[in-house]
Amino acid sequence: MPELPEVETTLRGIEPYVDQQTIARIVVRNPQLRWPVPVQDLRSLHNKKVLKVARRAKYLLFHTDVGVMLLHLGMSGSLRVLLTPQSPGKHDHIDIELQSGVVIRFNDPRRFGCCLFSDDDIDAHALLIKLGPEPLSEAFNGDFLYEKSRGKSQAVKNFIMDGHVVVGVGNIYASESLFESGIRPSSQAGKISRPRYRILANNIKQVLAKAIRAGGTTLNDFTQADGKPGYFRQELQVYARQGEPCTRCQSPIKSKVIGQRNTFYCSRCQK
DNA sequence: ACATTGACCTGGGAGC
DNA sequence: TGCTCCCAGGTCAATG
Repeated sequence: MPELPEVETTLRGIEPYVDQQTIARIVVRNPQLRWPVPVQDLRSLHNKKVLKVARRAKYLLFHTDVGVMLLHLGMSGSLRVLLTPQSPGKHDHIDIELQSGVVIRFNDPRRFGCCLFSDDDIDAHALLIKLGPEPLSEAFNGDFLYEKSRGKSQAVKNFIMDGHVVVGVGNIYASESLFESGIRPSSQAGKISRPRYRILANNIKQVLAKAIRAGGTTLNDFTQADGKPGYFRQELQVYARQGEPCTRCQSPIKSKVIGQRNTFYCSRCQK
């Protein structure tokens, strides 16, 4: 579920309650996420101050002076800020209890998310070291995409969804960015021109930035940290709109499976 | 090196 | 009502 805008929205929602706050304890009710939760390691965070909470790709990073807790929301995860005690529900796997009394609660029905700990250089972590640039950074631009794509035969949609190319672009925003750019998702990445990649890079930035401003996209169960949905769904131009008229040319939006993921596009506007 | 496929897991909706 | 099947925001590991 969560792509970059949803994770960024989550970060902004929890930051005021977490930054510079001391962790009282971390309660793990179900350690069986994508990888086993290192319960013992997390104990070392008890009574430690969160020096900074940040985002890298779709990972949330809780920095302390003894190590970093990494949290990934997977497909169905979310964090909630609880200002008053609430009894945990079925998929409330982890609570980060702060000394202030606030609880950050991790819920993840499908358990594709993960919670890990690192006391090494976090930038060198195996899950982070090979990742591509942040899409909203200056390092990510059309020239970068152009150079990186030479010789690649895969569909451009798969190319921009590859975290080793650029992070944060998931299934929703890949379709949306390609629509805004007039590029057919199935086009071979290696055959797209430099000018078109410049357009695409700019549109990825704009779509993501706009989605962050809207608090992300709620399709089913994504919620911001305060429990509210994201409001970008009403801004979607093609995602999940198959059969509906294109907002630009009125021809019906098509859907097609590319790389095992459903993909949405306008066959008239996107060549 | 590159590209595709399978795997992980639960819940909700469609169809019978 | 209840069963079966299909689908869903991610991404790593295994396979050609």
